[in-house]
Amino acid sequence: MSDRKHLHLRLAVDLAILTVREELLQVLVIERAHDPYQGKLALPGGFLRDGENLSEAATRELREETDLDGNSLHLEQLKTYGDPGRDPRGRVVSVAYLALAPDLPIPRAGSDARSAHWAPVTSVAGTLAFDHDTILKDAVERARGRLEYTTLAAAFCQKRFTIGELRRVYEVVWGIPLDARNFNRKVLHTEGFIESTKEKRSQDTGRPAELYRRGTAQWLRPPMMRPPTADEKR
Amino acid sequence: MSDRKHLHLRLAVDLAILTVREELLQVLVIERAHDPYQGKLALPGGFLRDGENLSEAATRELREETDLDGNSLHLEQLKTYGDPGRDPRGRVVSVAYLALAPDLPIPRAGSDARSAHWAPVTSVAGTLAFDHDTILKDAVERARGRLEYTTLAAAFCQKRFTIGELRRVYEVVWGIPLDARNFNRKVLHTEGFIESTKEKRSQDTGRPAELYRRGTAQWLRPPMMRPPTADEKR
DNA sequence: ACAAAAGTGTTCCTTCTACACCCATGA
DNA sequence: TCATGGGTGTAGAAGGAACACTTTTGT
Repeated sequence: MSDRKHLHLRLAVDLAILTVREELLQVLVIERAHDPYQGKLALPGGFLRDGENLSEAATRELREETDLDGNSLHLEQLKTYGDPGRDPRGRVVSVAYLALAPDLPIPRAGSDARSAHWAPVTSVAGTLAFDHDTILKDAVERARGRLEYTTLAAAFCQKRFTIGELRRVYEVVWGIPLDARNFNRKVLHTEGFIESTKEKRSQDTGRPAELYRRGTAQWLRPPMMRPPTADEKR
Repeated sequence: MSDRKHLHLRLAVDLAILTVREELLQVLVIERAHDPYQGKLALPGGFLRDGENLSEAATRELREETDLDGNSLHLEQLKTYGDPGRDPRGRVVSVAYLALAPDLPIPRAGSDARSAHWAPVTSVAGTLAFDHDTILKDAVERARGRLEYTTLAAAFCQKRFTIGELRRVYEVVWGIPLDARNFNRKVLHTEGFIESTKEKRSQDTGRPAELYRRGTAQWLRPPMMRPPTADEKR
């Protein structure tokens, strides 16, 4: 029944897994064990299997590359990349997914023995295999936008987190400092963004901070304002 | 070189072409000439061809179904749909594109003799072939969001348009009335949204309105505020 | 003259911005 | 006691929401 006159191809699912780690926006990369691009860094991914839908494939790849189940992080479809020639092995179209993860215990190497590790986005940008530089650029852009309009910044945090940690997420992802007082007010006055637990957490130094958990709100209305990117008037 | 152990499939590109027409949000649908779903309405689309990238395929389909070149409207990738079983002919993954078009001269029938026509979104929702109801729902949601944060409302208008026409785009896509005075102020004070031509346009009745063209700005900052969708507090 | 759509101003309120000090803890 | 990060209030500015009347044309 399959119509032979149309192009047949393979479908890959690639993951841009972002986290905030050591005050930097980092991405999970693997070192490619085989050609093409042997030894180069790339985003984790793999081919779609029979009977699997796209988000199942993304979740499976995620599990294979990290110790995480898809429940403990945010996973959304990013964009699909299908230029002919993007994969030297033949016609491969890739559906990219964006994951926002808390600062994980170091991911184990993937089951296929490729070594997976975190790398700062700025240090791998421009060096990835295939068209993964483009995917990563789009992923970072999407993540930046998500912080403006949604409550997804909390997806970068552990189950319990302080407002300072949440603010650091914004500062690291946007690459700009924010006013702590204004940020606190905004976050606390946005119904459903974060919920107070009664706990506090002490650190090496400084006053212990109150711990919060994610609220139920999905959207930030009005959005979290991001200062103009230096191409703004007035 | 093609690795046979991985799933091979066909890739479709489907188009959700939206316009504002007769005070309604309408979508271009075709009546399917062949099985599966013969006689049912569906979004226009087709299979990816050899050597073609995704946006080329989308532009080609657009040209085949309407008289438009891709230049005179906005075309963006929407989302990719790949559930197994979404197409009874076999494994087909579809990359959906969203187009925002001005009120076009009635589109010609597609070259493959399927009749293409505009239909109000509300009247076809829930009746389309394949998973096109889902695609259309996502397309409308994306379009609604685009109006909030970008200047793309003008993509629904002709080259020259009045502020009233632009406001009607918002009202029709969002399904709510807007205050004309506040809308005028917002639009005129947002640098680069619209540019004044010195022309005016008379209609059957009423005072002639000044004509504008699209400006160069891509983003609306701050965004155009959309009243809460009735699941808001306070 | 009248019907129809365009255009215009002000007040109030909310939210953003900028800014400086005290608090609670560990070393 | 000091170093460190947490937490708080206020005044000014900008933008959003609500609201009614005058202007310009065709008939």
